[in-house]
Amino acid sequence: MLEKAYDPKPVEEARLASWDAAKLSHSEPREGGRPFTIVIPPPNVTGALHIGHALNNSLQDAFIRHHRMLGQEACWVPGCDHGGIATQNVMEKQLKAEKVDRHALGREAFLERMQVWTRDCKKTILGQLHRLGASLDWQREAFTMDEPRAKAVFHAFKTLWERGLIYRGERLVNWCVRCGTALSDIEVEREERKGALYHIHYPLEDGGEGAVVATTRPITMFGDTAVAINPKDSRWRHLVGKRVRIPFTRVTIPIIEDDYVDFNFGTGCLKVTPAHDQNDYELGKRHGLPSVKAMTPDGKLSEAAGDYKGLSREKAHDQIIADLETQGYLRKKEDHKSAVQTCYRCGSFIEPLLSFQWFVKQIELAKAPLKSLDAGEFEIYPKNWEKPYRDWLVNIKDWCVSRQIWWGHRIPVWYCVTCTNPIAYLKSEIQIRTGSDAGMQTSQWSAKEILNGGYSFKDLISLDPYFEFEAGKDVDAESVKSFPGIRISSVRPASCEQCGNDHWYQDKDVLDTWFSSALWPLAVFGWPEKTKDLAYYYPTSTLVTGYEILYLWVARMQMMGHAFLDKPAFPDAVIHGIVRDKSGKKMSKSLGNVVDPLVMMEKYGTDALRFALMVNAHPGKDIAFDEQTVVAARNFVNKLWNSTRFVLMNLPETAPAGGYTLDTLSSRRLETADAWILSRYQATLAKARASLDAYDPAAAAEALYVFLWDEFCAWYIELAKGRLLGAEGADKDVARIILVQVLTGSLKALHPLMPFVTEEIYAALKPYAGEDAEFVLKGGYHELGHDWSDPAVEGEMSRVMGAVASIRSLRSQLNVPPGLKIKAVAEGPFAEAVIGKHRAYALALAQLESVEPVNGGRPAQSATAVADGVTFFIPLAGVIDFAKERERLAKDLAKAEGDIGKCEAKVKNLSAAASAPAEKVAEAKAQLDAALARRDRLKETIAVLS
RNA sequence: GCCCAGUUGGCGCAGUGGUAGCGCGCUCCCUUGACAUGGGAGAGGUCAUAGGUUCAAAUCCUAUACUGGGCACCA
Repeated sequence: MLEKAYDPKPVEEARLASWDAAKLSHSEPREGGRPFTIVIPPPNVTGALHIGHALNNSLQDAFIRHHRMLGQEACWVPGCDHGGIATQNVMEKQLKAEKVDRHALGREAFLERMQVWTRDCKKTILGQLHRLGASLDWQREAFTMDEPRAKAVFHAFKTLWERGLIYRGERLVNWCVRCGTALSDIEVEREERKGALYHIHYPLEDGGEGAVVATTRPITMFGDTAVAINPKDSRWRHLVGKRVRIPFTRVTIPIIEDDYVDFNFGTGCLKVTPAHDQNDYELGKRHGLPSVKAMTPDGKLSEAAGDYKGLSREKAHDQIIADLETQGYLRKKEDHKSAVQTCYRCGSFIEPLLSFQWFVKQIELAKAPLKSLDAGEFEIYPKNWEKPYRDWLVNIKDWCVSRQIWWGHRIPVWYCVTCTNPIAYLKSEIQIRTGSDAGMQTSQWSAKEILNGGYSFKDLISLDPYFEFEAGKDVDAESVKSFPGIRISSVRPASCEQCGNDHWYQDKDVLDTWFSSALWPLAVFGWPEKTKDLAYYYPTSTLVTGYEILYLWVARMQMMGHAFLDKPAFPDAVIHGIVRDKSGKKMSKSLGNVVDPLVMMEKYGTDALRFALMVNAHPGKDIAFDEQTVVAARNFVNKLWNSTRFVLMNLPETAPAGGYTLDTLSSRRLETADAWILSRYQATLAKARASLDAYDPAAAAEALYVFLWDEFCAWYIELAKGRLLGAEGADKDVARIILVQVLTGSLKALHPLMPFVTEEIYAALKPYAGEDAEFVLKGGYHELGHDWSDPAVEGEMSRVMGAVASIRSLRSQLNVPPGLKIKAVAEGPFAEAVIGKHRAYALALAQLESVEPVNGGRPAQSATAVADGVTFFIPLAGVIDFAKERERLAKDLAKAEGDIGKCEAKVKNLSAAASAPAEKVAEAKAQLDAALARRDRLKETIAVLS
């Protein structure tokens, strides 16, 4: 016999063990039919899983199990992502705590530590997924930086390079000063900040009144190479052609004209800093302005800033403002709000920084995904994400894929140091501003001079990582033909064909972590090898992820999928929301509102957590997570458990041969409740199935919850009790068959959402259900094989239920003790239906001693319950307070009047409309008649009482 | 600035043209032999606002307000 309360822990352990032993979640290519395939969004190896992962993976598991139940070969590939910057940051924090300097440790040792960390972290994450019940194909575990995936990354890089889609060039990129690396445009977050707009005077070179520029960032002034005005702006026309001096320096810069300048903003004078602002960069290019870096990659002011050199951004800002003020350069300061950019990994302010980076050309790659979207070969659920997705692809910019960190796939580019003439790679002239306020000067050094000055190419590389290979033009497959000495190779190339030496130097940068993630759906199946798995499982079926990585990941997978296999990586993407705290705030460690899924699983069981998430996982919507929901789900699990206990208690110790099956039922005599629950059951299964097909687990969860709790437990079980307590016989067996089959079938439908308890219960029920599947997943959903849908019986039953509810309500309001059986009499058009055919139901559920038809008028001193088509009188001589009873009935009457009003309006509307369907009119009239009848009953009753 | 979602009882959410629902919370009653992680009965909402379409609007359309998000930004 089952325990009184469900205890999840031992059940979960045992079930996991048996699933593992049976390799239940393993998939192999098989003949016939397309498989259902999902690749997991690989969690970063940055630590443990959070509640968002629990949601993401519960969803995927639900879909995977659903398709297994449907008999499809289903494959869900597990794995982790090395997580680039995010993971390196975790390690850097650890090192900081140990007071170890990363650079002192060195790249090799650092990477070794990362490997150890990764191994442990993967174990933790996969262990947690396992505990969640995720039916991942454990034999297919992949990692974005393991051997096969490295091959895929190299192959992808090489192929794109050969197609001319990869290049290296000097561009203004988003630079995270803290992480010390470039970021792609979509790795940058924006937030509105209150700040100030400073009006700064740039005097003419002769000291006269010059231009007043408006800027939010005075610290970039040392990188200014012009001041621009709008050609139509008469206020500043007189300055055109003249030169102004940057405050604190002797550097003079020209006044130029450009339509881009908005004369309504600030002073109408724009300081132009090509090295630190995207628009200025464009403007600088148009006017052939030089780019001067006012800041170094570590976020300090550069040589160009004279005495401010070496100050941090914040300190320099304060200092410069103070100095501008005391020296009279600051003309005005006004409040101004502007958007600042922050790093999505560490939150530091992003600097636009001019540097050499690797890029993937995107316009070509975006064409195929756009086409497949338009053709409906790729759909996003919910659909409203398709527009942003399309817009992003249409307006796509080249993807900066180089990162100046250590953790990642090293860029597979090698430079022959000796053979290649470094001069060819260097800009013919390198401009460096040196000196101080006293004597700022610009030096032009030719590359030849640098090398002649004793620096070797190799030295230059090691001197300054941002100084290397300053080629005069972009490097790509085409241009490199004139730069012999560059090789695309995953390993150190053999000696150079040209010079015979093997002085190779590998590019120091690593690839954006999303580069390897983009290849995930291909790489997990062995691409670029033409494997059997790839042929069978690719393209995958569905991708399930959050909207925050729609561009970062989903779009890129589609681009890569098309680029290499000419197909979308998946035809469906399910975009879910994020899990917030119960008041709707984003969870964050600093707010202290994070929910640990393991704690929830520990407290309430895994099924409860999963169900709580699923029942709220409305497509695309964020979830406000409240622990109370998990409690409710736990209670539901317990309800299932106990309903099973009840059913088992009422079954013989050993199941009859073949079990209690529905086969013979259609020819047997069914009670109303039997036919009703079968009809409801069929509808519920259909709803659950359709909902999961449509990626709407919340609808499936809701349907099953309501059916099992409110209809099956609260009504059907109660109504079946009479027969179950009675003598053995056909009637009893009918009840048993229905109890067993409906419960078993509902549990199967529920299995994708709560795998553990359903598996456990299934094991106990299956001999009675006449089944022998080893696991729920092996047996598939309950196929009814007969149409049990019966709207008439559902109507009949709802009338009985309404009648019962009216008596219960009356009892409660008259404070009749719940256990006290009372007598009732009834009248009305449906009295016979309720107290004749369904007398037993009324007696059992309304705790009546007897219910008889009215003989010779209403009983005196009785309370009245008016339901649709039947009125009950409950004689309560001496007990009733007539005043109270009248009050109670008056309330019912008011409600009835209200209903009549609404019904009358509806009937009137419908009758007036030529277009109204006849059945609707009839339905409305019936509703009105019922309401009218109820009102009349109530009025009569009140009259009698008065 | 543009675009997209959302605005329904105390809280969290369903509900896409025909008399407003669920979970939690709240009130009252009940330890009746599946389950107090339970049962029964209640209170509580003119569905953000203003127009419009329709016989009929929470539901469709248009504006407005607020909230959240995406994109793009004038320094």
